[in-house]
Amino acid sequence: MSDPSSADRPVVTRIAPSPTGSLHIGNARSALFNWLYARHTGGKFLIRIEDTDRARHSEAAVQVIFDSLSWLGLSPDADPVSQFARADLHRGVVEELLERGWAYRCYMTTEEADQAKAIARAEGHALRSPWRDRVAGPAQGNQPFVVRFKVPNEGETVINDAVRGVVAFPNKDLEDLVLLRTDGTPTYNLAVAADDHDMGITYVIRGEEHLSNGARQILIYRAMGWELPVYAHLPLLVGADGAKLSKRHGAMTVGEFIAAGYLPEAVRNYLARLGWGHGDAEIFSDAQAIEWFELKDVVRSPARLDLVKLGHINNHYIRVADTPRLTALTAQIHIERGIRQDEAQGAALARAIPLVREGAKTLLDLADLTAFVLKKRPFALDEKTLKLLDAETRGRLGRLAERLGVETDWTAAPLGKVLQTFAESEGVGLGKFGPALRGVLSGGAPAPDLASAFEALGREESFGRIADALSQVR
RNA sequence: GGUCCCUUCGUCUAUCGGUUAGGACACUAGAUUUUCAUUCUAGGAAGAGCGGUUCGACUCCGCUAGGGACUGCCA
Repeated sequence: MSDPSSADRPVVTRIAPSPTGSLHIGNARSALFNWLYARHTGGKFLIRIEDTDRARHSEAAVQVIFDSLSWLGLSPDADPVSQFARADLHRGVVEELLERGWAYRCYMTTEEADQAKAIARAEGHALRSPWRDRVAGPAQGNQPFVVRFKVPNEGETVINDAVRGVVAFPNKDLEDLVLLRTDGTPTYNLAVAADDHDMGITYVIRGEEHLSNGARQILIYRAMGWELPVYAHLPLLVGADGAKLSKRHGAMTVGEFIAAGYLPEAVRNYLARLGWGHGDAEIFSDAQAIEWFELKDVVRSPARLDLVKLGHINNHYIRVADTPRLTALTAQIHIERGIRQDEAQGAALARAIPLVREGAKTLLDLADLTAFVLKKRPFALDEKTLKLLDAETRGRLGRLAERLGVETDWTAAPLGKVLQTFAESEGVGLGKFGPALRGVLSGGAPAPDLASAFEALGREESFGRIADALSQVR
């Protein structure tokens, strides 16, 4: 019960994703919590790639993980390590376990093991290989074997979890786990325990699906006489329907969140609120999150991903983001959509963004809302606008253009006033010619209020579009 | 099947034995309005069930129900 604990050592946390092709959003949340806790305590945050499964390994997948973490702004305090590269260390630990009598060679075939499992299950306990108390004889020769951990039959293994409190697992229900495969490669639980210890990890903060692995890993720690880290198992992230996150829930990887047009700071803020909270705080800075983040405030129940709320938070960060940054990001999306911009259009885009950002929940929205400034003159008017451009309205637009011609301050506020006074002088409401003017300026694409549309387009382009329309319809 | 975890508005959460159970997103209604949007105002919306403990339970305990994870020579 009185295991040495690393709670009083300097904090070292880690994120240990396996390179399966992308960084899952659940892993991203785990990474964020580890990062927040390390920053909060002035400790270190490390990255370890769990690539012991060579069959599934790919360099590209590893790179995706680095890119994703980098995009999220979760930079590690040391170079990432590869678990595969540390196989010698793992094997050394197994040697020692073997010597200490905590592990044994098991010569059961897969079929035999399956049978033994079924029997053990029927008897009400987990697998115990007959080889745990047998020594290989001549009959075994160079028969293949795995090395298994000798789990005690009695007692229980207790995790004192920083989030869940005391959780006890009966040892009889923990199987004699494989440490080394027949090909001599280390398995997950062994590698994790050995690496966490070797890397000096003091806080293991990860998803709840690893809670029972915690018991298995503690068994190894104890057998080796190592100081235990503090465990903190985070509530699972589930889809909108409460089921485990999967493809059908939509954007599930960091890459997909990027493509969907979310800002990293918004994703950080949103993810922080999934399974953790600080009073009523909803929108907060990284500095605040770091200052506030305590493991005791981590929630215990699973959290559902709510993209609608993420959209709201993203909208907030779009509102406060620097215009040049948003402009560059939005320009890139337009380019991806096949719309290149010349210098004048780039300037128009930069002018448009502050005027439309309030309605944008994602960068994709921002691209949609600014598409009108990128239209190349002359463009064909949509039918609705054509219909609105009757003789009376055309005359009015002509007079409006004249009126605007003397306006020197080409920004939304004064332009709005001109529009108002012009409507009054014409003795009509803005509703009389507003929709037509909107169509003329936007070409049917979404656009902000007319004064803002004028400002975004710029003086020359605005007059050009009106002139185009008036010459197009006669 | 076994082990373990979880259960407050639709969702994320606050509450840490005494509150009209708070906030945010979403939703509804109204106002504003040159589209969409924005903005403003108002509103509805929750302690899974049953037993305890207690002067008093969302809060502590137990049981039931429901959901989930694990139970690999995957991680």
